[in-house]
Amino acid sequence: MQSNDIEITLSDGGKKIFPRGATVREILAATAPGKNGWIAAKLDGNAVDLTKTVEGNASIEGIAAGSNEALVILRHSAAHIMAQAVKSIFPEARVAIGPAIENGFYYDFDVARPFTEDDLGRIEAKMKEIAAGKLPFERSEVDRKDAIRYFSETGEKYKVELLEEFTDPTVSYYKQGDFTDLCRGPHIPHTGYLKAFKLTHVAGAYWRGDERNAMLQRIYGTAFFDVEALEKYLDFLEEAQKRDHRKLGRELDLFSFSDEIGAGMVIYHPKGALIRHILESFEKREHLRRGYHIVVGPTLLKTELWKRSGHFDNYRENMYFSEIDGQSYGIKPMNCLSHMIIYKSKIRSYRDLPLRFFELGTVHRHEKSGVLHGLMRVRQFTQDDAHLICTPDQLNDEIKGIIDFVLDVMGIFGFSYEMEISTRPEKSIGSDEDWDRATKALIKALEEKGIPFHVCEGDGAFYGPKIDVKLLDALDRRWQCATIQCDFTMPERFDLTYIGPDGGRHRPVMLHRVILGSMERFLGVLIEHYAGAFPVWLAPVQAEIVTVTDAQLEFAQQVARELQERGVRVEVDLRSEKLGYKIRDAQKQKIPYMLVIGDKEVTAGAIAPRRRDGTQLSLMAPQKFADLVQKECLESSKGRVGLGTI
RNA sequence: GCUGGCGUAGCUCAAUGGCAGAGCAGCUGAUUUGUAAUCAGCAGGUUGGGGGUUCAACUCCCUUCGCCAGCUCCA
Repeated sequence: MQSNDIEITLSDGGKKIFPRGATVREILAATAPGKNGWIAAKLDGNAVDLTKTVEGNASIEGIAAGSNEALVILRHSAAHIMAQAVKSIFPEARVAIGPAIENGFYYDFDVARPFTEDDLGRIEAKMKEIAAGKLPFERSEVDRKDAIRYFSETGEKYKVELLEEFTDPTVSYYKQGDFTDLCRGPHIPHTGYLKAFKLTHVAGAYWRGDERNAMLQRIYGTAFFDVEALEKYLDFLEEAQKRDHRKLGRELDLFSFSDEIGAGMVIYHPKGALIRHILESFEKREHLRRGYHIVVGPTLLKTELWKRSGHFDNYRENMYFSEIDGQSYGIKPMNCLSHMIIYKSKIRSYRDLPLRFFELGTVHRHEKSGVLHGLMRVRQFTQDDAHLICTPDQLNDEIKGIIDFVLDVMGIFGFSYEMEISTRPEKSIGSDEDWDRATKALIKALEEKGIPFHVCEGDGAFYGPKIDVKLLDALDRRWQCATIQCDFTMPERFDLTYIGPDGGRHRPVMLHRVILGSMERFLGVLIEHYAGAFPVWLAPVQAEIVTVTDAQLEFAQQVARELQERGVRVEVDLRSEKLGYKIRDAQKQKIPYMLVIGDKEVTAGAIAPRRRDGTQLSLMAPQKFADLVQKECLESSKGRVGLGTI
């Protein structure tokens, strides 16, 4: 029986009858009068164009301009419009793919000459022209074979390559003006919806992300529904640039790099080294109070050992080797080997387990030159690394214990984070059963903790699956810091055993984990997170003493000595500059407190503290100020670090 | 590693084949100042390194080191 009516379920749950073949636009218009802001809709959950005709009973939910889903569609359409502009200016350009991404969109092109900044301006101008033309996005469905023929004739070899891998008999085109693209859609109704956009930069990108393939030219851009949102985003980018840890690292004199020393090697200046020292001693205490043992292993280990662990076969290209007395040695890229050798240094009982070996281990990895990035990607870095060796029964509790540790520490720094599970990669060692057990153990722990996560297939370490914790930095970039890796294979390879209650030898399980990750990367993330204004417990200089005139310098130095005695990290500005000048300087250095001393203070034997946010505290004795700093250190470090405990 | 861009004083940047410069920072002097820049003077360079073209190179070419954006890869 074929009725001419269809029943549409609306987003509010109500049902309404429409003639068969009604368009989504008609349905939405009839149900939500006055709302012209629809740009697409979800038909039974799938995003479709407003021009889609509905042929049967269905549920429909409009996608309104301004929603996140609409933004993705707008940006995807912007990519098409950009491709149209590029094709009109550079007819010989071949188009590859052009999706919406997190903060915008891109499109990849195969062109003889790479795009320049000037080209971006021309393309942008052309896009504005196309937008002004309010060209409709027209969808049509074609036979896949016909599509292959069409794109072959037009020379679009990348589209042909994509089409040849598709299995659907039909595919869809989207056409606006004279530009036709292979696309699933949906799109904005017409190009006029593109009102606020900007092409941001151009860079090379491999076809299909594979470095063996041709290098294409990728143009990145972003788009919003209104100019205000675009400007807000551009301001955000500018603000984020001010927080760049490389810039702040230089301005605050924390660290530097030197071409004379080599790429990817950090030099810590006194203030940067002090922050790192504070972090490291904080970590040592946190580990000791959780039952970890601090251990120290060597930097060079015989290549023979790296062969046994599988690093030589699976990680060699990232390692440095050297020869000593005819013996080949490898510089450690990870700390696990010596920890296992320590485990094996004597017979272990089940009563000894779990054993938790912690090391601030400095490792070297030969990262490709192009990936180096400030403190975030370096070639020598120090991990807050630990290896937990336990019985299979203890595994779940140990993983949960590590997760608690991670959450505790992230809470102190105030980071938000995301968790991921990474599974077996192609290049890996161990049996499928062990991988399965290990992966399940990690998932179970996260589930029991009620922590959401998503799975990254094939992203695990070569010896085991892992939970990765990604911190979000000022640019909304995700940085992998903490990681927890479950490993059944290394204990096997190194024949780690313990004596069970039955008197027999048993195989323990090993967990590799870091909390901050690398001290280098974590410091970089911290700098951007705090925009260089470290909380008092981390600030390398907690207070700068500034005098009104040189006449108070003697008293200033006396105060400095007294505060130093009490563990306050204090400096005196000895320059005979005006007070405002010295305040400005301390402010730019983001020092938490400026202690102003004039004749009034000398007479009172006191100081006038001013916070870096500009608030003025009342006159107080140096001792009282030390108490205040102590209190603030403890508060901001959740009771872990006070004065004098570094 | 790949594609593109870049490398000038401690920092930020000028100088398009013809005398290497400015501001800030530094130093010296004057000033002795009350909450984000006092004034003056001085000094600061093998223009990342090496090679080449040229009468002449910061400038053009080659090479190497390093940096930046992205791709690929990772803490």
